[in-house]
Amino acid sequence: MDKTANTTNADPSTEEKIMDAARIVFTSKGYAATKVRDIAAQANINLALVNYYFRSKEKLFDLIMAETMKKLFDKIKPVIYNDATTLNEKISGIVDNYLELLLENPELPLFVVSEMRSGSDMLPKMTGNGKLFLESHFAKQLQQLQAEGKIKFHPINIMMNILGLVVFPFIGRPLLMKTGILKEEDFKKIIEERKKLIPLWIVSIINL
Amino acid sequence: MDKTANTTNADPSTEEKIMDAARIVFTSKGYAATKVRDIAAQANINLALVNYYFRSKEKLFDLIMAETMKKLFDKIKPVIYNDATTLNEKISGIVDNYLELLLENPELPLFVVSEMRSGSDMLPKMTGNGKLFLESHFAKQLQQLQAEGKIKFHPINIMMNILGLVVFPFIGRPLLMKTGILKEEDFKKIIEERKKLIPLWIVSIINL
DNA sequence: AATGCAATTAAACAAATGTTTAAAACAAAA
DNA sequence: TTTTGTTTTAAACATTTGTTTAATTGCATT
Repeated sequence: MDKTANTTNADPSTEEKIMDAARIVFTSKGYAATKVRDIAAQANINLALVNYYFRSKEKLFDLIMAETMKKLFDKIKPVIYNDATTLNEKISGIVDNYLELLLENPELPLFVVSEMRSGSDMLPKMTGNGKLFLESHFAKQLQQLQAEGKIKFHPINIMMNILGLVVFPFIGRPLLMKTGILKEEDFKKIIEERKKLIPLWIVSIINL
Repeated sequence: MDKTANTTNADPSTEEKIMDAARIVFTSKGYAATKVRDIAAQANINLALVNYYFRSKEKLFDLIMAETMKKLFDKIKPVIYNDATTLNEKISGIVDNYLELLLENPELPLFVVSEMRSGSDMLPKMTGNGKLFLESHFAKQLQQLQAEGKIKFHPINIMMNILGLVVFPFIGRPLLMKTGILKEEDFKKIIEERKKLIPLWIVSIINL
């Protein structure tokens, strides 16, 4: 078992082909709706190779999920842990970073949140990430905001609002699309618009 | 086939038992992860009865989905079509009505949005609902807001923000829960708090 | 009580789906 | 070239899962 070195190569190894395919299929359809044969087809490889390289559908899924969560947390970690920036700067940073990431991977929010539903126990990794957030400089700044009486509500609301405003368009996109409320061409434009607006809105909410 | 009369009865008919069970299982796990046997078990009836009464898993699912969409649209239709209320009154109405509904059915948003993903073609019914929204008095008021230059961005943003702020806590709940960022006991309290706050926030965003 | 129709059941069936096997193809080393 | 170990393949396998069947039960009407 050599797991041939993962240099950025012209043609990817079979293992990589499978990972790439799994990433696409799992994130777009979810675990239950994904068939191992879908992954094999997407990767253009023989069905048996999936189990040969990854043992089981579930093990492969766990890899993709872990990778995804890491991608999401790594993206804001530097922002929320930076104790040299103001709260407003952090908010802009979070919004910018996430909208950028989500424009490239629009399926991520729905994927994570759907799979979280049926108690797919990655609790250990998850609570770790939770602690990571709660101990951040950003979390402290939010608490201080409340301690100083500058906001009259639970600081978790700020976090909910940032996430809601950033993430909802991507979660609701299929719905807004199919109802005809939002047109394909407009989507990217609207998101770019929101990149500047959301930080303004959040600040305005804080200073209400 | 008698479909015995649906009076609000002491013990529900088998058909109702199946519908109730299907509603619970489908909305909590999604179509792909739901097994017909799960529904039978939840309803405490024989497996074959599901097909006896509803022909197929898919037909049963379509009923639940249609019912759910109707529930969601019926809830705001009277609000957004009322041409005797101000925009602010409508915003409060939408927020109040939805948060109330979602407190009773927290799984609805994630359910609808997940199933919308893999192009589960209920396009006809959907585009109907879309038109229903676009022709509403509420939509007109939003457009007017832009026409008068009172907002400098696409009015769809207002709709996205309302939905995002209202719906996201329910979509993100599993995530916020498992990370330990949000505690079970706090959830309802926070939502109640948001019932007053969100309308204020939206107005403040409009008047920015 | 007897008849007929609807409701229910246990079992079987067929298709789908995750996993394994055994042989073939391939590549590197001797 | 032969040998050895790895990768790939087609096929089979076992389980899950949606659906159907055929028999039984229950109930209302005669």
